[in-house]
Order: sequence, then structure tokens, then C-alpha cells
Amino acid sequence: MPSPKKAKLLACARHLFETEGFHTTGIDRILDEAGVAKMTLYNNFGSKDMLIVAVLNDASSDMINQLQDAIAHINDPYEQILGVFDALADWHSSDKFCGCMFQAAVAEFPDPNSAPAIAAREHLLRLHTLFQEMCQRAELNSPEVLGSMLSMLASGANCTARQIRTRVPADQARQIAEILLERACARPGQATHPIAPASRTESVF
Amino acid sequence: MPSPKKAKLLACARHLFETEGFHTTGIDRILDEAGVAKMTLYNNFGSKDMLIVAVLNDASSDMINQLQDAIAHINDPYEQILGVFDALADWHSSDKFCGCMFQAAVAEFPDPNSAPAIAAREHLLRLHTLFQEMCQRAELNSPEVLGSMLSMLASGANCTARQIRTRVPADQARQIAEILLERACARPGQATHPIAPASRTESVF
DNA sequence: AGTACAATAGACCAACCTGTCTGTTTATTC
DNA sequence: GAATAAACAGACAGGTTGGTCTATTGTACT
Repeated sequence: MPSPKKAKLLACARHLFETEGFHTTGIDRILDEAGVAKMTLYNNFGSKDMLIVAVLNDASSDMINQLQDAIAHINDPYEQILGVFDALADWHSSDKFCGCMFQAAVAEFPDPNSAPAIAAREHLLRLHTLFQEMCQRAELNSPEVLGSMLSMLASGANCTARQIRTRVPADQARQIAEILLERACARPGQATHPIAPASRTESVF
Repeated sequence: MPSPKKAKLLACARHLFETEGFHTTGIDRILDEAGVAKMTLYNNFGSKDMLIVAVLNDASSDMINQLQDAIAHINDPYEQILGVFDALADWHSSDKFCGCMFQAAVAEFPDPNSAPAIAAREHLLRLHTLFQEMCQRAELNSPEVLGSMLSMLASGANCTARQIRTRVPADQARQIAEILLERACARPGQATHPIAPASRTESVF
């Protein structure tokens, strides 16, 4: 039974932090936007930093859920990986997108021991393992390395998309991912992926 | 004839902004560190924002110069591109590295019209065109697209390296770049790059 | 009706911020 | 030695910050 005030506070804080940054949005801005008294904030969250942590955790589970929903209908684990980049492209081109909040958090909180920095790192780690697990399910070679590469690709796409808010970065990341996946299952001694090259779009090169 | 005080101010500000962020470091911190009076800051730079812009521009030309120095001794334009990722790896593993300041700037200044945000974007654009020019010199296919992909890779490596400060992200980015380059010059009708596959390290896949 | 709890508004605090102003010292140049 | 300019220390202003405290209001349960 989450208090409705608490939920509204969380939603407003999240929106403001996303669009205007963590340090530049003051407590009072959030309070005004949410139509909530200052004490309910401090009773529910304790401090601004803990509110930020709550927002990050909330956004993290949201994002992971959305990603998993987006690929839930895909059976082929190989295609699931590419589906993640499609979901990223959708996100980047939606008008509510204004950059990855977790990248912003690690930039705004350089002290790696600060609570917001820790929360943001945890999310990025979650994404990282998500990619690695998908690579394992797809029975690809070197799933750890491949997972790292894919999550790095996603970071790069997020980073670039903050500037040019189109599908382009994520689409290009998808193309690169496709090439990597192709390589990771075309090893001598291992059969090519059942429905592999045929259904794939051709690289620009 | 740059005033020595101005130079020291710039250097100290840059160091503090890099390690502690733009919003969290106050004017007085910089003044103390540089051993300089407040008025010399405002006489030389006008405002904190303009100081930030000066720092970003200073760091940008430094970084571009270092990159070009790092690849100056390389004749093969194909290898030059890979050399950029080697330089990135060196940077990321040096103990002074604490994340890409330009990525931090675009995160800390969400308003795209703010002077610091503009300065940071200009740097990222400079890197982007640098990659594209190298692709053109290497006479690779689709140099624009390839250049975008490479700069996105570099962004991803920068982003990931902020968390784990090792060569690993840049090395992985280099491996991916190698694969892309290989594809971009192995087109029917065009000869494979003269010293291509032999001298390259083998992919993990 | 009465009690307990949640949320309210708003005053208040100390610390910090960027930026300005003043008067003094230092160094350079004529 | 006089004059010009740069740099100095430090007080000061005006505003904002995160956070605390109090006293009041509304609401639900028994």
C-alpha cells in the first residue's frame, strides 16, 4: 500500500531530475510540482540524496521491465538481443526522452561512494548481466566478453542519443551487434545459428 | 602572452571540475587551490559559466592534440584509426583519469542552449568529424556511417571506463572497430587493404 | 464522539552560492 | 622616483540551498 503522496512525489522528482538534472532542481521545485508539503518528503525519504536513490531504483526497475516486455514475445534468444536495441531506438526517438538518467547520475555524483552513484552503478551492472545472460541463452561463444561489448554498445548509443534524439544511434548499435552476434555463432565446429543469416538485414558495408 | 595567473586558474579549475564535478565545486574552492584572488577570476573570465567554457575548450584542444600526436607516427590510415582506441586505453588506465569531462558537462547542463553544453557538444562533434576524416583518408566504404559508428564506440568506451578504470573497455572497442574496418574495406571490386588481416590481432570470436 | 495518524503551511536556520565593491599592495614602465 | 596597471585580501550583498520545527488541519478507525 504505497502512499499516493509518496508516489506522486517520486514521479514528479523523477521527471524533474530527468529533464533538469539532479543538482539544478531544488527540493522546493519538486514540492511545488507535486503539491506536497516539505515534511512529507522528509518523512518518506529522509533526505534529497535518498529521494534521488529512490528515483533511480524506481526508474531502473521500470526500464528493466520495459526491456523484458519488449523482448518477451520473441522466441529466438538471438533475436531477443537485437530486440533490446530496437527498444532502445524506440526510447531514444520518443519525445519524452532526454538522456539516460543513470549516465547523468554517475556524472553528477563523481564520488563513487555516494549513495546516488552506487544506485546508478547498480543499474548499469544489471543491464550488463542482462546482456550476458541473453548471450548465454543464445549459446553464443564467449558470452561474458560479448555481453560486455553489447552493454558498451548500448552505453554508446545512449550517450550519442542524448545529443541527437533519433533512432540513428541505436540502429547503428544494432547493426554492429548483428555483426558481433554473427561472428559469435559462426565458429568452426559449431553449427551456424538455425535461422541466422537469412532473416537478418544486410549490413551497410 | 597568457597571464600566468590566468593559466594557473584554468589548470586548477580544470582539475577540480574533472574530479569533483561542475556544480559541486564552488568558486571559492578554485580560488583557494589556485592561490588567486576572486577579482582576477572575474576580470579574466567574467563568470563561472565562462570559466567552465574556457576549461572545456582548453581540454578539448589538449585532447585532440594528444590524439593526433599519438597517431602521428603511424603511416597507415587504417592503423591510425585503431591507434585512437589505443590512445583511449592509455588514457583510461592512467591514474589521473576520472571520466570524460565532456560527457559530464552535457549531463550537468541539460539546457542545450547553455554555454557549457554548447562547448561540450562542439568537442564531441570535433571527435566525430575526426573519425570521419580518418575513414575517408583510409578510403573505406561509407566513411560517414563508419565514422559515426566509431565515435559512438569511443563514447561507449569512455562511458564504461568511468566505472571500471582499466584498458578493457577501450580494448574491446578497438576489437569491434577492427571488425568494422575489416568489413568496410572488404567489398567486392575493391582490393583488400594491403597490410590488412595479417598484422591484425585475432578477434576473440 | 474520540483517538490516532498523516499531511498541511509556513516560519525558520545555518550554510553555501555567485558576484560586487573597496582599499591596499605589488610590479612594471617611463 | 612617479605613474600605471594588475593582483591582492576580504568584507559584503542578495539569493538559494537542504533541512528542522511547530502548530494546525483533515481523515480514518474504534
